[in-house]
Amino acid sequence: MQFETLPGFREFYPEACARRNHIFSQWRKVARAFNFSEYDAPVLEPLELYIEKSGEEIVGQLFNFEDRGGRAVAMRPEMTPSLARLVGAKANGLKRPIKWFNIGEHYRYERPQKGRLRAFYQYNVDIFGEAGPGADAELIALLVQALQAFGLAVADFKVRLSDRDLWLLMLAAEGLDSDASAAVLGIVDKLERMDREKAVEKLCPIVGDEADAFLSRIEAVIAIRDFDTLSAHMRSLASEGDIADQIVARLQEWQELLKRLNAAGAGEFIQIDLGIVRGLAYYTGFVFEAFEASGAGRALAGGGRYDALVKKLGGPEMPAVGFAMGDVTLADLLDSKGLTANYVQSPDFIAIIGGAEARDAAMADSAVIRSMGYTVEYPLKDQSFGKQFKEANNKGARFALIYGSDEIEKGVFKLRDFASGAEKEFPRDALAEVIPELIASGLES
RNA sequence: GUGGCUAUAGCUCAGUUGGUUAGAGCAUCGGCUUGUGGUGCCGAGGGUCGCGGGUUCGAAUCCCGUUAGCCACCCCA
Repeated sequence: MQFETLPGFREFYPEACARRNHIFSQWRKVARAFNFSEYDAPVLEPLELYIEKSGEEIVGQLFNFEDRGGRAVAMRPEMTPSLARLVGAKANGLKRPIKWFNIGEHYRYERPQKGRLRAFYQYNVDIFGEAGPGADAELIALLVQALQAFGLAVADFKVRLSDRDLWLLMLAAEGLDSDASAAVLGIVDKLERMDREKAVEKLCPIVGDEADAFLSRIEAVIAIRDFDTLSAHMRSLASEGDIADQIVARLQEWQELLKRLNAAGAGEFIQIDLGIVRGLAYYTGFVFEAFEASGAGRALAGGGRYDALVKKLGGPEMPAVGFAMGDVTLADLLDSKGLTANYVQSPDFIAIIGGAEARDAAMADSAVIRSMGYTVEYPLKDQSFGKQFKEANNKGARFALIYGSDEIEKGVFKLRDFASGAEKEFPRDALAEVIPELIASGLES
């Protein structure tokens, strides 16, 4: 019986695994650089947790089943609900702002395609307990740095920045109530992939005959790429009254956000783009998505404010902002940019063994070197010198430790530096002193 | 869930109008006397031609179905 991997699931042979771990280590390094703490949560959760957050429709996209205790459970499709529960449960005892991150596998029952599998890793980074734009700025700066850590630069990616608050104010100024506004945002989210005629058709029941002109105004807003234009546009919508005041206040938060992003060195990656609103309705303020610079492909990462979610899932009132980045799209991008390093792992030393007595010496010395934290390997069966050297080269070893009958007799080992070709004998007694020097500076020819 | 393309060795691919025992390169393993390097030379293993059915004297090749992969749509937390 031959078994195959389930559709959308991956196996990680050593090279792929090394590459995956490289991605993880960069993610972890950047999160730690911003002093975020790593947490983890169960892979299997009550189905209800996801229904509560996303609605009944979500079930069709989950790996869910009934466990032996009759509980309806699901493999986690995302981290946010679990995280909201963790934070909610301890909210009163946690020092704020709460800055946490996680790297974990997630599962979605969807048709696999480019940049999307059924099991994938996500980097989740969140800040809780800080309502001001400082938290948004910190998070976006972290996102930018996380992508830069892989060698991606301004020419490679951008972060499209938008704001649901500003949209709601704009739509309120148009005279729409909150339901109508939500419906319009749902359409804005799909505008990029929708025919103009179809969009007008969809807007008709909401804004009436005026739909075409209304859409034109929306398109004008989406085309805005700089803050001054955005600011002027927003101010022109309402000159006085409640909405005007809110617009002014919100624009100040925008200024603060942009100022901080510039100060953090992330400014050049930011592209104002109100076309981003992010589908599901729980986002409440600034929202953003990272894309390949040309805008092609799926989003590399996405996030934003979700000030109401912790409470919705049973916790206290808790402002929150976070983003998630997937490993699949990221790895695809790194491949296409030629930034996928060769992650083959090579040993520092390979022992070349000339006989039974030599093997004992080589193994004893290897034990010492290994305890110092360096990598040593030797052939597990006796082989000719020629073959052993060839092998050492294939494996990319930096040094050969040569143990032949001559060396054993003299109580030495011969060291060969493959880069320089230089060879030198060292007394075996001096092994522990010699090794760190060799690692540091090699052997001169 | 819908549609398009694809499927031959571990990988990349040949394989004639349907015709004998399905090939190559790379990779793997072994050898080229147990003292020196990614080359070189010799050799070996490895295939139910995705799977199932059909047409035919005969199918990797033609037809139908199915599964998987890729791509697009739907969706994208």
